[in-house]
Amino acid sequence: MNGIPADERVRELRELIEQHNHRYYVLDDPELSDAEYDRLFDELRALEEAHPELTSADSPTQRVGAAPSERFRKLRHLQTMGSLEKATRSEELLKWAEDVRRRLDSEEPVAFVTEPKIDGSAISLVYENGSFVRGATRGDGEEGEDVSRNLRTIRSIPLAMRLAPGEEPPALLEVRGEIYLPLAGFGRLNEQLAAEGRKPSPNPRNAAAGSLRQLDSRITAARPLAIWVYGIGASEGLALETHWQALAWLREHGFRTNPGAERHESIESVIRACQEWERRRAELGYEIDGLVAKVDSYAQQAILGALHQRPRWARAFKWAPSTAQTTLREIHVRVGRTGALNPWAELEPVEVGGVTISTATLHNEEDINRKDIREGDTVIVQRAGDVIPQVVGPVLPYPARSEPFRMPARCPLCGAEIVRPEGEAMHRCPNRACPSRGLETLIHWVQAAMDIEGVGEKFVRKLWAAELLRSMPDLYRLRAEQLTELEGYGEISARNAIEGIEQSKQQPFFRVLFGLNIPYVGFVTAQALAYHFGSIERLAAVSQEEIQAVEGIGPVVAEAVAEWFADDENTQLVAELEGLGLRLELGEEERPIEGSLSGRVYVITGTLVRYSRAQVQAALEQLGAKVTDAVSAKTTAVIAGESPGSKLERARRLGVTILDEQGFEQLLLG
DNA sequence: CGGCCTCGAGTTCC
DNA sequence: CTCGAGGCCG
Repeated sequence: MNGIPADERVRELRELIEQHNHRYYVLDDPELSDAEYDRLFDELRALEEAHPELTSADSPTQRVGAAPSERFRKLRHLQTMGSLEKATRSEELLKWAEDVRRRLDSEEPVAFVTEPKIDGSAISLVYENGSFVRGATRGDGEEGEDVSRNLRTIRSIPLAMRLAPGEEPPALLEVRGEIYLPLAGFGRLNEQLAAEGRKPSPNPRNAAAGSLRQLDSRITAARPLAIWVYGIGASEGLALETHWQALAWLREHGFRTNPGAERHESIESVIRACQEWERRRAELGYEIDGLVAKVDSYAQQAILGALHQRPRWARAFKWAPSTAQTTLREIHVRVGRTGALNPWAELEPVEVGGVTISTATLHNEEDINRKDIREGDTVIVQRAGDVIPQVVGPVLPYPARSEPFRMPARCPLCGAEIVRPEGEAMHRCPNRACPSRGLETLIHWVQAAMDIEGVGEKFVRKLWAAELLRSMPDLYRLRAEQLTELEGYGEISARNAIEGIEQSKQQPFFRVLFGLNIPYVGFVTAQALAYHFGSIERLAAVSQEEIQAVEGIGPVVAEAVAEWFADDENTQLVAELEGLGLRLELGEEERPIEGSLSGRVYVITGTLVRYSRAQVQAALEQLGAKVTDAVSAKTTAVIAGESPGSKLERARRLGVTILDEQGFEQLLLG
């Protein structure tokens, strides 16, 4: 090939490929396209095949794995891999810091470094003169299993250290790190296992550990394992003074260190970090179960020493687990206001992330069976996005199991035959007169749409059961005496409810429209329709084409609206509401406001100190601005208060302006 | 047609 | 909050 000697070209290719691996797997900033990379890789493999004498253990071609070996050798660590003392409360960290201070017995400052505590599999890598020679699992801390062949397949582990021109590598270096499986890779792995009819893996940590201990390293190579390197064990020819320096050194020499590492001047700052990271953990794309805090200075670490293999200079701060196991008692089905059937799990109550969970949604039949969840299973429950509980899947191995879940063929409330429209994930009860729909529509009306004070879901359910309530007009014909006859209703609460209902007649037109439960017409679309047509009379009279002319409304929504008004039952409902005095015309105050912030779009996240969320929204809308939920490239700015959510992170990534409370106030002043 | 961006809908707990 | 799907733009 172009006259270059094979050995030289092989060296060149290996360097190029490892350069790319580093940029792709360590820096996450690739330069080469996949096709270019593949070309280089194929060329190298061809050359090595043609010249077997050039093959070497640190060639990137060795990363694809090799045929099964008998078993793993035991390997003694050069320096013991200790375990960490745990802490779960901030007081324990304060006590630890006091202990550190007392033992050091000096006035010199103590700095700390915190790093995310990765939920994976701990390993030790040995480099001699800059080359990876072997690596082992943690084992009992003294001796682990030699999984070198498998480690070579992990692209973010450098086979050779990156050295500056003329730099001498340390003669010996033991690097400590955590092998883990990113959540995306975990999901793919389980899909693949399920497709092959094999048992899914219960969590990413087990999957990572299992993948690492495959006797056939080709299997390991096919799993998207990655590494975060967090420290140095034994070394020769290396002079570092602090852990923070060590992390920088590792990063410069091609190792993948976690970008979440932080240096702190005080224990209070460490405690703040522990709280902050608990909120950020959901955004990471891999599992962490806490933070590791270390005394930064090696000199101080040496004075502190260890107790029973546990260094006195480090602590593992662990959060309350955000997943837990419990028994799934029964799968129930609820019918929503649109007729959609929603399966939900009745669980043996269990504490997850500080709250007790007893129910969780199961979405739809497909989802349940993809996860292979069945009644009676022990399941893993997780609070996703910090709030809503999810059933992740069954715990293995299975006991004797019940049958896979089937959606009922008939509606549990009205007995109508259940349908599943083509291409949709949801099953539906097609009966428009199904009691569930009437009930759920009423709940939607009093809660979401009209926001009636003193009247909520419980009220509606009770009156429904007493047969005092079947439709929205019924609500406006209720008398206080009817309520006080019911158990649990005093004069005052009855009067409050009646008054709230009466007052809700003044709610603006678009809220009434929203409350009618027209398919695809939610809060925003109801406003658009109200502004555009001005009255229900006009809206009911216009053609589908005219509805479709409204911005943001396409053929699907327009058809649904036109169809709704073509139904006599619905127009009768509208007429009744009108007769009862509800507002079915656009009021002056409903018109969109033109102001200094017209055309601008804001997103609010976290809590401001001096204003509620509603106040912020109202103030912005007064000036003509729009307030939405999701951050996108079109967002003018994000207003971030304390403990902001994932929206802030997204705003940073998209380069959207971020305003704090002061910035928001300035905005109002113009 | 693909890729955003929005909206609708369902949901949990205290 | 998240998922799914409609609407719109390039």
